[in-house]
Amino acid sequence: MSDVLPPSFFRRPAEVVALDLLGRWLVRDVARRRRVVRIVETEAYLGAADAASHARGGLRSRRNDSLYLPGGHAYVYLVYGVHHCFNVVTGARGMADAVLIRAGEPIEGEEEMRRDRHRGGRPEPGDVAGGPGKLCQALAIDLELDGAPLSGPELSLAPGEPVAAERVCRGSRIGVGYAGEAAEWPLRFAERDNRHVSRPWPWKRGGR
DNA sequence: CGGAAGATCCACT
DNA sequence: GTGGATCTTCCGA
Repeated sequence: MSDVLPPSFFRRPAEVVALDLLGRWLVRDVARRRRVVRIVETEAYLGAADAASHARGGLRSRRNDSLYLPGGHAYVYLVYGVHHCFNVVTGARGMADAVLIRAGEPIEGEEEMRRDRHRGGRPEPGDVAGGPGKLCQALAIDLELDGAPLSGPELSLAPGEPVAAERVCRGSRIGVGYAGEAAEWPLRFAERDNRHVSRPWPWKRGGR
């Protein structure tokens, strides 16, 4: 019994991994202190065929090079020159499929996570890791972890408890309006009614 | 070589 | 609801 997800977990289609990552634990070690969040929101990106992906049309550069690693590695990049985003690479080497981790809920080390998020006022209860940039701040994830294996001492994924299918919401991805038809692909997954999810669920209208 | 846009977050109106 | 921060990359001239 291992407490780290095996490579085989990641070498599946991004869409499958994105769903299966909900409820799993993202474990980060900073200065020998453990920080853990439970993943509650993800998005799949489908490599060359996906106009929203950094690998669209087979694009490759220094920045996105680690996207082409085999499943089970980290792809970290800087957005808007300001914030980091953390992705789990999936599939086989060279496919450039990945899952963006958009939000998590604190499980362990919440105090340290809040401290690292301090810039700009005190976070609300649901605001420790409720967004891709926030999550990276909370877990002290930056470009140094770009390309790192997800089974290492610094960063790893633990089995946690997968979220049952009926508790998962699915919809289109956030912030990819430039991607044409791909912008509407239903590749965003989140745990229903979880307060840490980064944005109110569109389908929630009418429901409650 | 210059301009534009981006998988975001926060302060301000 | 709107705009600024700030850096990498892409594309057209």
